[in-house]
Amino acid sequence: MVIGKSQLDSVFGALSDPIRRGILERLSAGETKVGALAAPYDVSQPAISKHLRVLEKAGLIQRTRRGREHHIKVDPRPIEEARSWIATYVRFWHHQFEAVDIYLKEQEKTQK
Amino acid sequence: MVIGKSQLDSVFGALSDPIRRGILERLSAGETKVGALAAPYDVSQPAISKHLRVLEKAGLIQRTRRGREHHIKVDPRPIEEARSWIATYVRFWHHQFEAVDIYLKEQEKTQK
DNA sequence: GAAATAGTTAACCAAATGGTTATAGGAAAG
DNA sequence: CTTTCCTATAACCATTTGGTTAACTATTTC
Repeated sequence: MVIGKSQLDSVFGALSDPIRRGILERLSAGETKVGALAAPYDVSQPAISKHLRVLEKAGLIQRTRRGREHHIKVDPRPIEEARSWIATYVRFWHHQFEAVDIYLKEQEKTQK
Repeated sequence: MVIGKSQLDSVFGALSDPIRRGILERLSAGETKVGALAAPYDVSQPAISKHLRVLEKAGLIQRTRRGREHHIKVDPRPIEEARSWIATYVRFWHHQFEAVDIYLKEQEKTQK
Protein backbone atom coordinates (compact mmCIF):
# COMPACT_ATOMS: atom_id res chain seq x y z
CA MET A 1 0.00 0.00 0.00
CA VAL A 2 1.48 3.26 -1.17
CA ILE A 3 0.37 5.95 1.21
CA GLY A 4 -0.19 9.36 -0.30
CA LYS A 5 1.52 12.63 0.46
CA SER A 6 0.13 14.82 3.18
CA GLN A 7 -1.27 18.22 2.36
CA LEU A 8 1.80 19.87 3.88
CA ASP A 9 4.10 17.72 1.75
CA SER A 10 2.46 18.80 -1.49
CA VAL A 11 1.99 22.44 -0.52
CA PHE A 12 5.63 22.90 0.51
CA GLY A 13 6.68 20.81 -2.49
CA ALA A 14 4.71 23.05 -4.83
CA LEU A 15 6.29 26.14 -3.30
CA SER A 16 9.82 24.80 -3.76
CA ASP A 17 9.93 25.65 -7.46
CA PRO A 18 10.58 29.22 -8.67
CA ILE A 19 8.28 28.94 -11.68
CA ARG A 20 5.41 27.76 -9.50
CA ARG A 21 6.04 30.52 -6.96
CA GLY A 22 6.15 32.97 -9.88
CA ILE A 23 2.79 31.73 -11.09
CA LEU A 24 1.28 32.18 -7.63
CA GLU A 25 2.76 35.66 -7.39
CA ARG A 26 1.25 36.54 -10.74
CA LEU A 27 -2.10 35.21 -9.54
CA SER A 28 -2.21 37.67 -6.68
CA ALA A 29 -3.23 40.20 -9.35
CA GLY A 30 -6.33 38.10 -10.02
CA GLU A 31 -7.65 35.33 -12.20
CA THR A 32 -5.45 34.77 -15.25
CA LYS A 33 -5.46 32.72 -18.46
CA VAL A 34 -2.91 29.94 -18.80
CA GLY A 35 -1.26 31.63 -21.76
CA ALA A 36 -0.60 34.75 -19.77
CA LEU A 37 0.84 32.71 -16.91
CA ALA A 38 3.19 30.91 -19.29
CA ALA A 39 4.39 33.99 -21.18
CA PRO A 40 7.15 35.18 -18.80
CA TYR A 41 8.93 31.82 -18.73
CA ASP A 42 11.42 30.42 -21.16
CA VAL A 43 10.05 26.88 -21.00
CA SER A 44 7.67 25.02 -23.28
CA GLN A 45 3.93 25.27 -22.86
CA PRO A 46 3.57 21.66 -21.65
CA ALA A 47 6.08 22.39 -18.91
CA ILE A 48 3.77 25.11 -17.60
CA SER A 49 0.85 22.72 -17.92
CA LYS A 50 2.69 20.32 -15.61
CA HIS A 51 3.45 23.04 -13.09
CA LEU A 52 -0.22 23.96 -13.07
CA ARG A 53 -1.11 20.37 -12.37
CA VAL A 54 1.28 20.30 -9.41
CA LEU A 55 -0.31 23.47 -8.02
CA GLU A 56 -3.76 22.04 -8.65
CA LYS A 57 -2.97 18.77 -6.84
CA ALA A 58 -1.72 20.80 -3.89
CA GLY A 59 -5.06 22.60 -3.96
CA LEU A 60 -3.37 25.95 -4.48
CA ILE A 61 -5.16 26.87 -7.70
CA GLN A 62 -8.59 26.40 -9.18
CA ARG A 63 -9.37 26.15 -12.85
CA THR A 64 -12.42 27.30 -14.79
CA ARG A 65 -12.82 26.39 -18.47
CA ARG A 66 -14.33 29.19 -20.56
CA GLY A 67 -14.46 28.00 -24.11
CA ARG A 68 -10.96 27.08 -25.12
CA GLU A 69 -9.39 29.17 -22.40
CA HIS A 70 -8.58 27.90 -18.92
CA HIS A 71 -8.82 30.56 -16.26
CA ILE A 72 -6.73 30.03 -13.17
CA LYS A 73 -7.25 31.54 -9.77
CA VAL A 74 -5.42 31.03 -6.53
CA ASP A 75 -6.97 29.26 -3.56
CA PRO A 76 -5.15 30.50 -0.47
CA ARG A 77 -6.70 28.02 1.94
CA PRO A 78 -4.21 25.14 1.76
CA ILE A 79 -1.38 27.57 2.33
CA GLU A 80 -2.86 28.50 5.69
CA GLU A 81 -1.90 25.08 6.96
CA ALA A 82 1.69 25.63 5.85
CA ARG A 83 1.72 29.09 7.33
CA SER A 84 0.46 27.83 10.65
CA TRP A 85 2.96 24.96 10.73
CA ILE A 86 5.77 27.47 10.34
CA ALA A 87 4.21 29.88 12.82
CA THR A 88 3.84 27.18 15.48
CA TYR A 89 7.44 26.12 15.40
CA VAL A 90 9.15 29.41 14.61
CA ARG A 91 8.19 30.61 18.06
CA PHE A 92 9.95 27.65 19.75
CA TRP A 93 12.90 27.73 17.39
CA HIS A 94 13.51 31.38 17.78
CA HIS A 95 13.33 31.10 21.52
CA GLN A 96 15.71 28.16 21.50
CA PHE A 97 18.10 29.90 19.15
CA GLU A 98 18.21 33.02 21.29
CA ALA A 99 18.64 30.94 24.41
CA VAL A 100 21.84 29.47 22.98
CA ASP A 101 22.95 32.95 22.00
CA ILE A 102 22.42 34.27 25.49
CA TYR A 103 24.21 31.25 26.91
CA LEU A 104 27.23 31.91 24.67
CA LYS A 105 27.33 35.58 25.65
CA GLU A 106 27.22 34.58 29.31
CA GLN A 107 30.16 32.27 28.72
CA GLU A 108 32.13 35.08 27.09
CA LYS A 109 31.53 37.36 30.06
CA THR A 110 32.48 34.67 32.57
CA GLN A 111 35.72 33.93 30.79
CA LYS A 112 36.99 37.54 30.87
CA MET B 1 26.71 26.40 -16.14
CA VAL B 2 24.38 24.86 -13.64
CA ILE B 3 22.83 27.63 -11.62
CA GLY B 4 22.10 26.83 -7.99
CA LYS B 5 18.81 26.75 -6.16
CA SER B 6 17.60 29.87 -4.43
CA GLN B 7 17.29 29.96 -0.67
CA LEU B 8 13.50 29.77 -0.96
CA ASP B 9 13.75 26.73 -3.24
CA SER B 10 15.82 24.78 -0.75
CA VAL B 11 13.93 25.90 2.34
CA PHE B 12 10.53 24.97 0.91
CA GLY B 13 12.07 21.83 -0.55
CA ALA B 14 13.43 20.83 2.85
CA LEU B 15 10.02 21.41 4.44
CA SER B 16 8.24 19.22 1.89
CA ASP B 17 9.32 15.96 3.57
CA PRO B 18 7.55 14.65 6.69
CA ILE B 19 10.72 13.20 8.23
CA ARG B 20 12.53 16.51 7.86
CA ARG B 21 9.59 18.43 9.31
CA GLY B 22 9.52 15.91 12.14
CA ILE B 23 13.18 16.52 12.84
CA LEU B 24 12.61 20.28 12.95
CA GLU B 25 9.65 19.80 15.27
CA ARG B 26 11.77 17.67 17.56
CA LEU B 27 14.44 20.36 17.54
CA SER B 28 12.06 22.93 18.97
CA ALA B 29 12.70 21.18 22.28
CA GLY B 30 16.36 22.12 22.01
CA GLU B 31 19.68 20.85 20.73
CA THR B 32 19.62 17.11 20.07
CA LYS B 33 22.02 14.32 19.15
CA VAL B 34 21.65 12.69 15.74
CA GLY B 35 20.81 9.34 17.28
CA ALA B 36 17.89 10.79 19.19
CA LEU B 37 16.63 12.50 16.06
CA ALA B 38 16.79 9.23 14.14
CA ALA B 39 15.15 7.04 16.78
CA PRO B 40 11.47 7.71 15.99
CA TYR B 41 11.80 6.83 12.32
CA ASP B 42 11.69 3.46 10.67
CA VAL B 43 14.43 4.22 8.17
CA SER B 44 18.13 3.45 8.21
CA GLN B 45 20.51 5.78 9.94
CA PRO B 46 22.20 6.87 6.68
CA ALA B 47 18.78 7.96 5.44
CA ILE B 48 18.56 10.32 8.41
CA SER B 49 22.09 11.47 7.69
CA LYS B 50 20.93 12.51 4.21
CA HIS B 51 17.90 14.32 5.56
CA LEU B 52 20.17 16.22 7.91
CA ARG B 53 22.37 17.22 5.00
CA VAL B 54 19.33 18.56 3.14
CA LEU B 55 18.34 20.60 6.20
CA GLU B 56 21.92 21.77 6.61
CA LYS B 57 22.20 22.88 2.96
CA ALA B 58 18.97 24.83 3.39
CA GLY B 59 20.62 26.48 6.41
CA LEU B 60 17.88 25.24 8.72
CA ILE B 61 20.13 23.38 11.14
CA GLN B 62 23.59 23.80 12.60
CA ARG B 63 25.87 21.03 13.69
CA THR B 64 28.39 20.91 16.52
CA ARG B 65 30.74 17.95 16.90
CA ARG B 66 31.36 16.96 20.50
CA GLY B 67 33.59 13.93 20.44
CA ARG B 68 31.85 11.28 18.40
CA GLU B 69 28.46 12.86 18.83
CA HIS B 70 26.99 15.42 16.47
CA HIS B 71 24.69 17.87 18.17
CA ILE B 72 22.07 19.49 15.99
CA LYS B 73 20.24 22.71 16.63
CA VAL B 74 17.73 24.57 14.54
CA ASP B 75 18.52 27.89 12.87
CA PRO B 76 15.22 29.67 12.36
CA ARG B 77 16.60 32.49 10.24
CA PRO B 78 16.25 31.02 6.72
CA ILE B 79 12.66 30.15 7.46
CA GLU B 80 11.87 33.79 8.01
CA GLU B 81 12.33 34.37 4.31
CA ALA B 82 9.84 31.60 3.54
CA ARG B 83 7.44 32.93 6.14
CA SER B 84 7.60 36.40 4.72
CA TRP B 85 7.12 35.18 1.15
CA ILE B 86 3.92 33.47 2.22
CA ALA B 87 2.82 36.43 4.32
CA THR B 88 3.33 38.86 1.44
CA TYR B 89 1.17 36.97 -1.00
CA VAL B 90 -1.41 35.47 1.32
CA ARG B 91 -2.79 38.95 1.83
CA PHE B 92 -3.34 39.48 -1.89
CA TRP B 93 -4.57 35.96 -2.47
CA HIS B 94 -7.04 36.04 0.33
CA HIS B 95 -8.35 39.37 -0.82
CA GLN B 96 -8.65 38.11 -4.38
CA PHE B 97 -10.34 34.90 -3.28
CA GLU B 98 -12.90 36.72 -1.18
CA ALA B 99 -13.51 39.19 -3.99
CA VAL B 100 -14.56 36.32 -6.25
CA ASP B 101 -16.74 34.97 -3.46
CA ILE B 102 -18.47 38.28 -3.01
CA TYR B 103 -18.90 38.55 -6.76
CA LEU B 104 -20.54 35.12 -6.91
CA LYS B 105 -22.89 35.98 -4.06
CA GLU B 106 -23.86 39.19 -5.83
CA GLN B 107 -24.62 37.18 -8.96
CA GLU B 108 -26.85 34.85 -6.97
CA LYS B 109 -28.80 37.74 -5.52
CA THR B 110 -29.17 39.41 -8.90
CA GLN B 111 -30.48 36.23 -10.48
CA LYS B 112 -33.26 35.72 -7.94
C1' DG C 1 45.05 -1.93 21.99
C1' DA C 2 40.64 -4.31 20.92
C1' DA C 3 35.81 -3.69 20.86
C1' DA C 4 31.88 -0.95 20.86
C1' DT C 5 29.57 3.39 19.67
C1' DA C 6 28.16 7.54 16.84
C1' DG C 7 27.99 9.04 12.74
C1' DT C 8 29.34 9.80 7.64
C1' DT C 9 30.51 8.38 2.93
C1' DA C 10 30.21 5.34 -1.14
C1' DA C 11 27.85 2.70 -4.39
C1' DC C 12 23.80 1.37 -5.87
C1' DC C 13 18.61 1.33 -7.05
C1' DA C 14 13.70 2.69 -7.95
C1' DA C 15 10.66 6.31 -8.24
C1' DA C 16 9.67 11.13 -8.77
C1' DT C 17 10.66 15.57 -11.01
C1' DG C 18 11.19 18.83 -14.63
C1' DG C 19 12.09 19.29 -19.07
C1' DT C 20 11.50 18.16 -24.17
C1' DT C 21 8.87 17.17 -28.85
C1' DA C 22 4.90 15.39 -31.06
C1' DT C 23 0.10 14.62 -30.99
C1' DA C 24 -4.65 15.44 -29.79
C1' DG C 25 -9.14 17.89 -28.46
C1' DG C 26 -12.18 21.28 -28.55
C1' DA C 27 -13.59 26.18 -29.37
C1' DA C 28 -13.35 30.22 -32.45
C1' DA C 29 -12.51 32.46 -36.79
C1' DG C 30 -12.06 32.43 -41.82
C1' DC D 1 -15.64 22.92 -43.30
C1' DT D 2 -10.95 24.07 -42.80
C1' DT D 3 -7.72 26.51 -40.21
C1' DT D 4 -6.12 28.62 -36.23
C1' DC D 5 -5.83 29.06 -31.37
C1' DC D 6 -5.57 27.44 -26.48
C1' DT D 7 -4.44 23.98 -23.72
C1' DA D 8 -3.70 19.11 -22.31
C1' DT D 9 -1.74 14.42 -22.91
C1' DA D 10 1.67 10.99 -24.35
C1' DA D 11 6.10 9.31 -24.78
C1' DC D 12 10.50 10.01 -23.84
C1' DC D 13 14.91 11.58 -21.37
C1' DA D 14 18.24 13.26 -17.75
C1' DT D 15 18.59 14.56 -13.10
C1' DT D 16 17.23 14.50 -8.40
C1' DT D 17 15.39 12.26 -4.44
C1' DG D 18 14.89 8.98 -0.86
C1' DG D 19 15.95 4.76 0.31
C1' DT D 20 19.16 0.62 0.88
C1' DT D 21 23.65 -2.07 2.41
C1' DA D 22 28.57 -2.06 3.10
C1' DA D 23 32.59 0.13 4.40
C1' DC D 24 34.98 3.79 6.70
C1' DT D 25 36.42 7.48 10.47
C1' DA D 26 36.74 8.94 14.82
C1' DT D 27 35.88 8.59 19.69
C1' DT D 28 34.98 6.26 23.88
C1' DT D 29 35.13 2.17 26.80
C1' DC D 30 36.90 -2.12 28.57
